[in-house]
Amino acid sequence: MPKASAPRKKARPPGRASGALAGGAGTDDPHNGLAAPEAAVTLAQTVTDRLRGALLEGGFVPDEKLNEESLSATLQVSRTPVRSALHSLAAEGLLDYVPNRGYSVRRVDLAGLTSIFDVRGVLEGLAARLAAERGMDDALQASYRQALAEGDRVLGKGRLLLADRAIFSDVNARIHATILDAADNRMLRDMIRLCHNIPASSDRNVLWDDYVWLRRSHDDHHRMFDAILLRDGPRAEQLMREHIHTVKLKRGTRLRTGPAVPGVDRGGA
Amino acid sequence: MPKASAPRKKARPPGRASGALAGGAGTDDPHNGLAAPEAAVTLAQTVTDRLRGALLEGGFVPDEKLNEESLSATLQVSRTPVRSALHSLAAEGLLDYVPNRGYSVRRVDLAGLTSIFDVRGVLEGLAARLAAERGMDDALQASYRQALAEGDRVLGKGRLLLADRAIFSDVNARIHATILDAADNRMLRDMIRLCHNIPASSDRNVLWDDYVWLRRSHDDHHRMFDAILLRDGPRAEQLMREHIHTVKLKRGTRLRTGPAVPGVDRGGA
DNA sequence: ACGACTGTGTTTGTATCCAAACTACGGGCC
DNA sequence: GGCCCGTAGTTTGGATACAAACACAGTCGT
Repeated sequence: MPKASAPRKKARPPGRASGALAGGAGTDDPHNGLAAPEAAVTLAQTVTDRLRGALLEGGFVPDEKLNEESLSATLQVSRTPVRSALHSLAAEGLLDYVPNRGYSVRRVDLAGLTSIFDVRGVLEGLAARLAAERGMDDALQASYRQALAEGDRVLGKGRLLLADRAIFSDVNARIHATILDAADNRMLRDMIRLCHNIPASSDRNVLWDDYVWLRRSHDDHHRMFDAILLRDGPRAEQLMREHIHTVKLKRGTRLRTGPAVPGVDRGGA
Repeated sequence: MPKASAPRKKARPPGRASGALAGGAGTDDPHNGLAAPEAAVTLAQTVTDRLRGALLEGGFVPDEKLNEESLSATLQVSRTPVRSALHSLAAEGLLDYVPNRGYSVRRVDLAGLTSIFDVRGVLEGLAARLAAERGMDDALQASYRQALAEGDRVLGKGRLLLADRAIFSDVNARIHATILDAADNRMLRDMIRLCHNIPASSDRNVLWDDYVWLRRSHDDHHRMFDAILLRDGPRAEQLMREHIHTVKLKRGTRLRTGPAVPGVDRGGA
């Protein structure tokens, strides 16, 4: 039943889509809450965000092939924005693409995950070094200090309460984002963002079960702050590398214990 | 004049397109010549490659806005593959995109270029370290050795002949590609590829004018080989970092002396 | 029985059409 | 004279139509 034509900004039909995509995007704002709340202006962007969310939540099986038509039916849009979204997600590395055969969910095995952490290590290490070399202005310092204090407060209770997970997760993300801001390097920012978009990987799924390790991790944050203020680039870099390295190791040991409470945690290392 | 419909694989009309896009893609094969010669199976890929080539050759002015319709007219295709190509190139970082305003050529100033070299430094450093940790199999060792020998031969003449530039360029590219292969890390490979796709940046435009520096650079290649064979990861990483660092510095000093003979040289650091 | 071929159905790629957003420009108003 | 607003033209975003590539099954041949 071909409808005559279609308006561009149709109000989203109330009938929620089925299956994996139901859980909406929510805020995907990278870090500071300053950005305008206007989400995506384009349907293609909206679809991209929703699909990415679904992929990151594990709503698709690895190696599953994504059918453009069924996706467009599910999302109530035409194939055009779906196609654009698939294209974007393939560029981000979440999907694989074979020319006349379409897109499929990229499988990430343990080796691949380790590879990603290796890359993340050097990239975030560079961010820390650049931050130290460039220095942080007052606003960034204040942001960092506040995050540190909040982390101290939450961890000071002797154990991490379940209700505090979201807070600590945010603290974590804010610290790393602040360092990245201080580094002031666009390509670095883009690449780290790519690393964070790998499903089972990083900056989501904090490892909550090891309180001692969390303390150590937050202590790393303190030391990095010191190093940056003292303009000690190499030390900042080394601290960050080691910081990420331990995440890599711990993640290797517990391959698949199940991500705790998906959709709540955010900001992992 | 709306033509009734259009076939998918139209033979490219002999009338060559105008302006910047005329100079065709040629081989854009990243490294080893082993990949099948079949170029792009899809029109969108073809357009992407041609546009990328044009951008890398400097066929467009920075900040220039790209009009989809005129591009499709120039390339004799519809807007659809052009849009796909622009999308891809924006994802690669060569273009900027603003939602309802289209694509424009990303400007890369000196600061941006320096940023890219910083990223390249840590990424290729990681590649060298991983190569050392994993070791190289016989085939990779042979490839590396051959490239080293060829570089020695070309540089042994006491100066770099103009006719040897292409050879040395290829030697350079092969060495870096071999290390990257040995590192065996997909995300790392993708990211380094992104770095290499920045116009004025890297792996093209070797700095030919300083013979002494070229010798030193090739000597770095030798030492990296040693370090990798000896499984000395940190040394390999440090050598590569310094290796790239000097490129960054030299490129900073000669902001814009004009790239020597565009289209000939390839493989820069 | 096994393999190559062919015909059919499905899925992707490209072209085209229409609607919305942006841009530019000119007239009215303060 | 300058600013605001409405209107026409241009450009982008999305939907649809159609053609080619793929996938599969059934048939025929050796």
